[in-house]
Amino acid sequence: MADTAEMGELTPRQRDVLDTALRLLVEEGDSLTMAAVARRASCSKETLYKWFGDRDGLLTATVQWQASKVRVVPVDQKKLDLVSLTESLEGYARDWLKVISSDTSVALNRVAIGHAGSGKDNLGAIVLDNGRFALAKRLKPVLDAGKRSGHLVFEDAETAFRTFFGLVARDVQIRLLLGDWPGLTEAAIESDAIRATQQFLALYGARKDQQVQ
Amino acid sequence: MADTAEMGELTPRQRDVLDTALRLLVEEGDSLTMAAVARRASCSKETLYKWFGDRDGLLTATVQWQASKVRVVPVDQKKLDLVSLTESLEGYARDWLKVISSDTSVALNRVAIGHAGSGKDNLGAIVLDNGRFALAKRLKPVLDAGKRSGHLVFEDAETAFRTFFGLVARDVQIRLLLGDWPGLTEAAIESDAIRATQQFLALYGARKDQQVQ
DNA sequence: TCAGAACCGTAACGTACGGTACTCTGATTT
DNA sequence: AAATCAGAGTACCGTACGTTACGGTTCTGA
Repeated sequence: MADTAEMGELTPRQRDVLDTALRLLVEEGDSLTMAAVARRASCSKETLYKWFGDRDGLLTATVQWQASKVRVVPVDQKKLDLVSLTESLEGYARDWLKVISSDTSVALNRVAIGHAGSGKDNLGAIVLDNGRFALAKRLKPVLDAGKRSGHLVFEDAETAFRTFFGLVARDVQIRLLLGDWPGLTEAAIESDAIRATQQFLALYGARKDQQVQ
Repeated sequence: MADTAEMGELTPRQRDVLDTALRLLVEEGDSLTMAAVARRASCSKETLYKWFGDRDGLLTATVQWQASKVRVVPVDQKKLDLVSLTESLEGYARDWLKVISSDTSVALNRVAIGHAGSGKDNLGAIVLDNGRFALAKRLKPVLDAGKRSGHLVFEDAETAFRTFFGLVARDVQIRLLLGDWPGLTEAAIESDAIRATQQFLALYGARKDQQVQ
């Protein structure tokens, strides 16, 4: 459809346009118009259509563009003691809370959810892949390492991950999506990350007598 | 605005119309048109506008109508031993999973989330009040009773509730909203409810030596 | 029986927006 | 210098849909 739909190659100018589209998406949600994007990005509508095919194409490109920015380097550690495992889990919890409480994430999830009903595009899949599933992918190695080193005890890493996910996110995301709350403070995120990690370790951590060293 | 906006009095005919609007909302999401509702409900558009003011009024009335149907009687129990507490928690978990995985809930949440961006109406607040907050209201007495009887240990009932919420829902709702999954099977709901309850008791249950009896 | 209200069906209006075509300008290439 | 091209700006088209208006029909109550 669009030039840039299949190949992820974007010119700097196109990236600029997508950035303003993203900003507009955060401000106005799914009700943004092609004209508004063109005006704000100082480009013509025709260019938008040439580059992105149609409205859905622009939306998809915008979501993918944001997704490509979020990608984080997974830091896998050499020595895994209980302290570093705890810190690692807290780090992931912190990051995740920061992501889901950001304006951008809320706006993108709203748009993707709105589109999920009428299966025209797959924004939902894109958001999911770069959110919840990306997190699982990054976290699983840590969980596995924790299991190998004897600090964690579980059968299925997927189940363990989903428990961690639930303990971290709780009702935060759905409340934000539904318009509750102004947002999470730094302090709240910090204490939530610690609490979630402690609870996770209470559920999946090796008991004292099983623990390595 | 609309006759029925402030007073919750609905004629049977109006209830019928809202039921078909609800069905249509599940099928088509937010893209339903007034004409489609009128056609399907065998009523005139003029009647829709007279009854509900405008499109938002109809949507709001529909969401409230569904909400009024969901209201469940809170079963507070006389004697609270660990078994009945466990059963009660499992029951709430089961109910909640059943609700959030239902077509109706998914559709309503999608619409409400879509509207949450442009603060025109307060669908989000309505959905939240009759979903997450209603659950909390029903569950808190159980938690408090558990605390009084010494089977549960926690400082803040709200925090305990949110943990329970997270353990039950995990990533289910967001995945469903984003179009992942066909849905939860009965069996999955059952085992999830049991798992969540066990995990919650592991975190907040009194340890053996503190336990009453 | 009859007046009036309620309501159905449908036509019509206004608008907003997706999408297209065309012109003009400035830069790059040949 | 001429030719080509990308893209800004703008005008325009078609359509979908919210909203309104109106004529005809059924219901209700005196």
